[in-house]
Amino acid sequence: MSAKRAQVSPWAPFEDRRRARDEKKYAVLRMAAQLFLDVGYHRATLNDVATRLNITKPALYNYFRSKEEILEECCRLGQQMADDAIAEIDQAGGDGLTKLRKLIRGYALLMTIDFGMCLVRLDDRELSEEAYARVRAEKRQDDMAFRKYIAAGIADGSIVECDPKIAAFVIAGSLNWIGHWYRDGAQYSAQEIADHFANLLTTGLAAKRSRAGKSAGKIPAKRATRRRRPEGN
Amino acid sequence: MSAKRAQVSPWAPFEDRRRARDEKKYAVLRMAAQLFLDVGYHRATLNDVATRLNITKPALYNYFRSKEEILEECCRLGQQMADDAIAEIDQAGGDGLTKLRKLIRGYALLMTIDFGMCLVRLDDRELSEEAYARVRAEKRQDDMAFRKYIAAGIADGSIVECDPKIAAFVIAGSLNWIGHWYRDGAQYSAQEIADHFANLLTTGLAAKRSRAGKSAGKIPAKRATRRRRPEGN
DNA sequence: ACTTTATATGACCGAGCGGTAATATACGGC
DNA sequence: GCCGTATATTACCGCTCGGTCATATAAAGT
Repeated sequence: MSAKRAQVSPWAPFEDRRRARDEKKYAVLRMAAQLFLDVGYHRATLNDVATRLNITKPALYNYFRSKEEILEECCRLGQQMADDAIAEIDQAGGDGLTKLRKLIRGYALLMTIDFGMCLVRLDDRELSEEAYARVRAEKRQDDMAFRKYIAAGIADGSIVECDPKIAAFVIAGSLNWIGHWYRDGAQYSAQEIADHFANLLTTGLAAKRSRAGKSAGKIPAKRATRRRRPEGN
Repeated sequence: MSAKRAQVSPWAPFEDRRRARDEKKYAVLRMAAQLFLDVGYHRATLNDVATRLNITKPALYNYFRSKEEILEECCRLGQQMADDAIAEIDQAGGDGLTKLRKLIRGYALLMTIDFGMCLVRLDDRELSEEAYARVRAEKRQDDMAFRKYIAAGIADGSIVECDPKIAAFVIAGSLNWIGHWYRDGAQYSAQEIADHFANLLTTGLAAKRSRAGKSAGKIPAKRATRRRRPEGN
């Protein structure tokens, strides 16, 4: 097997080494996140995490300084995905409702993966002062994105008059809760959930004068789709 | 001062004694719930709870057998209020939408008080096997109440066609999240929140028959997603 | 006055777990 | 072949915190 490794990257042992390290670090995070979610942060011991990775506890300290740092990294990874989604939506343009729908879909999908769930199911307050402040600030930015799109939608007429703050709480709340009940391989797929939520949460907010007008742009016209038979299920 | 106590209940020392005990027990629960929510279940020590009540830790064991039992009682009290609300709604009658609105308001209000917050912010899994099963069964009943009212509303025409299960997740989710952000004395009062949520969450579900025909989105559009992943990642 | 019962306390135990120290092993660079 | 570095292990420390024991005090019943 040493022959194989040499074959894979004989000219970049340095980079290879660093990449291997990053991969291991990531593997730790994946396993930790899974375990944190599975049994709770406190009940998930570093021994558990290490054992499931076929190593021992002290080995973890080659990659992280503390259990809390692992938690922070898990949150950071989830948060990064949320940030990316928001940045992409901002870049694409469109009216408020369109942006809001995209954000709902993206956020719903995030809530179906481990790192996303970490954001809503693990307790911030386990973090150090600084890490806590950082994570909370980022979460606040997510909330602000919802409010921003809603406010924009009200301004451009794609969303009915309402209090953006409350509306954002309603939407973000129902999305966050996905992280508490979603199970992989259960009745609904992540995509189905994202679609359903985007529909349910915006049909109450969308201005109903769309009929022939501008209507919602890009999103694969749900209004047009006539109930297709949901195969399986 | 001893004269005063004698004055309060000299003829019912027996009952008085028992009531005093219940009051103390309740005081412990209130303080514990507050502390659990404030700093988290694990960081809240029984010493903290006791000290804030001007007693010491072992004294708590006159009223509870364990920390976990205190947690369970907190959940039970919150759950009781939810059950009462549902029972009252069931008794009053009305169409599905009316019942749903009542439940939304009641549940929103529950999420603004400590015992209600305990239901959504404290981790079930700290409980013993039996207590866990009991609490989860009760929570499931709450969820079923949402589905039941939604299904009834669809049947009687007061709510648009949609998947009751998903709709219940949306509504219950956004309500549960109130317990995570509501702060006493902040911008919105509990009543205002309850009203706003009832409006926002039902205007998207209420049949818009007053307008021309049935407008609001037929929800599903379950676009059959390719590849539902049956196995874990 | 004496007993019983409820309630409270100080002192202590012991399990669990995050984190550390000393040490062994594999590997790339020279 | 030799050294430096990264990575891993075994053994162990120490603190926190839930829970218990023996005991004290006060009130109720007789």
